[in-house]
Amino acid sequence: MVLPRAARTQRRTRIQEEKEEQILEAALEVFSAHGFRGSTIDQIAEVAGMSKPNLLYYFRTKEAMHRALIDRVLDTWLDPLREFNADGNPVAEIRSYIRRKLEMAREFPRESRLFANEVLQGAPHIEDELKGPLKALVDEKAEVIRAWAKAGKIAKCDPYHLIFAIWSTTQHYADFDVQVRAVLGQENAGDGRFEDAARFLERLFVDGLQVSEQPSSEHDEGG
Amino acid sequence: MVLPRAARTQRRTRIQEEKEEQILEAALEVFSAHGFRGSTIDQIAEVAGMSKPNLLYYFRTKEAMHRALIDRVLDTWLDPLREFNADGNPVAEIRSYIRRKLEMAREFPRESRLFANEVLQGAPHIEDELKGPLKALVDEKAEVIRAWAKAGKIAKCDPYHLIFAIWSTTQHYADFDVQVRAVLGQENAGDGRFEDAARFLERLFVDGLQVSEQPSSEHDEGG
DNA sequence: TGATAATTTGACCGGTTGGTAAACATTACA
DNA sequence: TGTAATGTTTACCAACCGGTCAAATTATCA
Repeated sequence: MVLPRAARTQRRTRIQEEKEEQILEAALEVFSAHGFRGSTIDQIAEVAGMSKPNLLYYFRTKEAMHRALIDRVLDTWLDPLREFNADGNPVAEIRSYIRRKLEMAREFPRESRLFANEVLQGAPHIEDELKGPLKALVDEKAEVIRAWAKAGKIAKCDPYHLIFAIWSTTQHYADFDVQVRAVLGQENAGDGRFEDAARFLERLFVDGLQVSEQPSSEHDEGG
Repeated sequence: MVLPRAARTQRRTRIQEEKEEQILEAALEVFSAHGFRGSTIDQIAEVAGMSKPNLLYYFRTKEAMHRALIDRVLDTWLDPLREFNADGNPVAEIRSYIRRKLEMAREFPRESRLFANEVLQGAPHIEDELKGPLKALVDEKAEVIRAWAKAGKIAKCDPYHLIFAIWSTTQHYADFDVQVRAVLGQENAGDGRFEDAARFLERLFVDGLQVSEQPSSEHDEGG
């Protein structure tokens, strides 16, 4: 008897785990490159090395595949922000957050593009995740940053927009990779641009956030 | 006799201009929301308020529509960078570049998303534009920034990554709008987030770029 | 006004897409 | 080893998609 995947509540077969793994890997490859609507089940099936009905045996619809992929990847994707430590040195924490985010952009560009595609097109499938777990985590970390600023450990700034700025600048190197390469003209080169970016961004954010020691900057704010 | 659009080399009818205008407006709406592959001619036709064959009378293929739209929008999109003035005050120029880019993100989010969708998916239709006019313009302005740094007018920094950082932080508010709204929890609010972003970004970039007057920052670079 | 060119539309076509049905093959396990 | 559950495939379908065609409608201008 054919027992479709949704009915399985007990432990999963070895084959199930392997195949679902294969499928999600292929789905990541395809969805991240073409977006949800631009991807076809056949493409994913080909990348996964199996037939289309076989895919649909494990995930009953295209949407189910996408949903499973999002759920699986979201946690990993938010890890760098979770590591943000309220008890650490503020500048060091921000610096290493930037470094981790940049590292993820280099090592997991597909994951970055998966979310970028989704959000860019109005987040039709992950609205709940954005308003729920994501917002909650950002709220928590924004409070940490605000406390640091209040204690005079870093310059006063809007913590949400600081997080947005770190997200956008780092993910840019994954999401807009072809543009970066086209402009830098180093399409065949290695990962040098990531090191340059790390140097630039760490300096940009840190110099921008450290409490200024020159008194002139105090009354300079209105400009 | 049916004279398809490509054969018209002479002046265009009033109707032609109006309809092509309508179509490109609708195409911008649809392409920016779903990407090229995710958009259908029928969708565009419906938004434009005309029948599908009528659209195809003015643009013979879906690709032709997309191409025309890109060509039309790219110039406008690069205007802020073109205004970047080598003879102006460096910090003021960067500051107003940020302001202009942020203004465009607010007023023309669809144009931003059109390019974002395209680049995100590997820029299959605008590769030439990236490597040609875009790279040329960025090279030119990067040279200006490099000269400013060399003359000691701003801090030394990689001009390309500076431009990337300004692009990414400002366009983030157009491309990732739903995420920004979800995190800020002000989905029904006005444009306040753009003003907050402007304040934050101007401060971030300017404080990060101004030549430091305190000698301590000189030997601090290795950290 | 009338003829000619420009514009618009409904019907249609071949290929693709998400998904199904059922036969067939393989695994797990008593 | 036998058999029931699990896994895989071939053939197929209805809806959709990009694009064509020919007929009908409207604008242009001598």
